[in-house]
Amino acid sequence: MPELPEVETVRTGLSRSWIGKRIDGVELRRAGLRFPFPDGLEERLTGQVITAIRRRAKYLLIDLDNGDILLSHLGMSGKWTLDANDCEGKHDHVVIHLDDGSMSVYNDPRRFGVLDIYRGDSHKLLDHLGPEPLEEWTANDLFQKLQRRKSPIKICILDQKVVVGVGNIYVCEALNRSKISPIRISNKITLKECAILVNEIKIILAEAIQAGGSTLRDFAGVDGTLGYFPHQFKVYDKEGSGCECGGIVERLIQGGRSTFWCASCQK
DNA sequence: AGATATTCCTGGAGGC
DNA sequence: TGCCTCCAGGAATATC
Repeated sequence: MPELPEVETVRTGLSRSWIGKRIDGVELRRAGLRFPFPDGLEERLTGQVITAIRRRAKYLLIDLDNGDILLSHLGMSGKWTLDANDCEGKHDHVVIHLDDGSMSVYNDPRRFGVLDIYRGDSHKLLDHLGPEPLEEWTANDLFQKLQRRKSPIKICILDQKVVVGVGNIYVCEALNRSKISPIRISNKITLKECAILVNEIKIILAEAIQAGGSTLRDFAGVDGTLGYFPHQFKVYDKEGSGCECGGIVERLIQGGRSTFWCASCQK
């Protein structure tokens, strides 16, 4: 379940391995993932040199020297394996051969991932996205957006139009650190509370990226796989265990997905 | 426009 | 041991 920090860690790992390399060949093992692969994807990639790798929300944007951009989203279970020894795994869907003789393999059991190629500054999946939490995002921006919203704050933070990259795990953790209840109605959240929440989200994402960066070498060294890495969480998946405040972590369902929180300290 | 339900998919866990 | 059911989750999509 990669969230923004994991995707950022993958970006770093892919950058080290891919930038400056030429794609010598591409194998597509099926017609698509979440969406069909675009026509001629192999031909459009073959022969191109990778010049940069950027991230927007949870999308990886891989710049090619002819101006095309390869877009990769890991969905729920996508992983890139660099310097792969084998590409015959059950869910090995895409193989990229680089000019140093190495293979990079995309494996994705649940196939919620996306692989697309485009050119220019507009893509259907990117155009409606909200602010990057670690860049231009401010308490004021969040507060303004929440004024029109009557759904619970937890649901709004997961909405990619409000802010991108914050998934189910980090929204639970950030709300706990902020002492804000996940069931609070969004337009009742004060500007001061927005400031606390924005700050905690920035901190927790930055911490996770740092943790990812520090474990990347070991992580990528074991099997060359770039996906996500283990964390210590305070509330996520901790139903029934103790919160730091002395309360008990509870679980509830919001919008069809689990929320973990402490009713004693989150108000 | 915003809120809500549905959809995609497989592996893993729990029940019997 | 094996089968069944349920659940996890990002985000597009449809519907109200």
